[in-house]
Amino acid sequence: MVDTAKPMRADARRNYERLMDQARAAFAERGTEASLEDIAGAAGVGIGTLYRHFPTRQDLLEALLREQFDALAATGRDLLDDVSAGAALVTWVSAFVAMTSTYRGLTAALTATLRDESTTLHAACVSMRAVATALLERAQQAGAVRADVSASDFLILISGVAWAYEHVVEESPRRLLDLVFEGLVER
Amino acid sequence: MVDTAKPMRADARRNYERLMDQARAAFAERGTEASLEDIAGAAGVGIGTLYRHFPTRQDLLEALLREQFDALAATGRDLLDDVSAGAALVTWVSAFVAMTSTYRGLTAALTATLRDESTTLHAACVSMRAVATALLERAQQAGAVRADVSASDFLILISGVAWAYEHVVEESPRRLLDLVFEGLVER
DNA sequence: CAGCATACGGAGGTAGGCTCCGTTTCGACA
DNA sequence: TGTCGAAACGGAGCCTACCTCCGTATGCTG
Repeated sequence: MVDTAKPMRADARRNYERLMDQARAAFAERGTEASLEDIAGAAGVGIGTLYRHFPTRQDLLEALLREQFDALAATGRDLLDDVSAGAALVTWVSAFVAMTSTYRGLTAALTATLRDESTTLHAACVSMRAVATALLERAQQAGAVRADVSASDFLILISGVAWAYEHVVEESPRRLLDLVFEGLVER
Repeated sequence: MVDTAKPMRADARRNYERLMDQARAAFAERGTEASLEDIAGAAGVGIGTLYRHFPTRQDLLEALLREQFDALAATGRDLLDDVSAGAALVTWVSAFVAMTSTYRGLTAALTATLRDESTTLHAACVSMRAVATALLERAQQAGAVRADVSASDFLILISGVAWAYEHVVEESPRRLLDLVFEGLVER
């Protein structure tokens, strides 16, 4: 993470931004497993420079997605005030699924970090889990979601949906999310 | 695939079986990305021998899982005669999720082959898709599943659930599947 | 402008994937 | 039972990507 307390040297700042730009493009095109050596090369820096700025692939992903993570958490907090607790939950899940489809492989990368507290992505995941849990409980209290659904099961389900959505042709996740919330059985 | 029309040489047969045994163990322990060189080494053969028997990782996976794929397709065909079309679908989906959790990473590997007709796993996936579609349509005709659910959406959803289930602690997928079929919203 | 701390970068080592071709083995036939 | 040819073997070699380390370069402060 950029230490805002101490300004970066100009060359370090320039290389950092170049790496971010090229990483964004590479992950968009080839997914989260894009070659770090290719990214460094495209940015015109050495692999050692990439590793100094981003010690792991996940650090790079977290740096790219911090704004989106923060936005998602803020969206979630705002939605806690929504009068319709059920609609609020659906809105947040839609935003979550949209976010995880930013790059192919992102859902798996996020899921992998849930068990590893040392990663920078872990903190982001924990934060999102907290927001999701609060929204779920609120929807349950409002009677919009079944009371017997645990936060764990809920997060597993939407992770699965998010993963599946990465693999479909570009289209709205609306139908998929409708299936998730309304279920498959005829009412 | 083993050419049953022409019997294998004894040494080829022996090495084939050894590779299958070691691959099964390696994939069970480390998932579908286990090192092929490790598998060949554990089998006591050269890497070239592994590649001659199984030109790709997916060929090896398909060889290991053919029996389970065939069993799943047979189960699906049998279930087409089940009086309860809804229960039949649930039973088949349970079996599918159990099968895809044979090895970590299997759901992603299967999903990846859907777009590549040249792979041996593709044929297996197409076959399963056909069975699943038949079971779904039957359940829809019986009024057990919503008529507006396409086979595509259905398969995407259960793939997502299968992927998510790979990442949870060993337990029955029953609660997760209940959520999928009954939905999250309170009835 | 000098000096020191910071940043750089790529060689080198590792691991795993994959091919190719010299060597070995199996099995059919005489 | 021995020979011979086709089938099978196997590992060196090349490639890619990861990652570290240390000699070199640069920025910025005094």
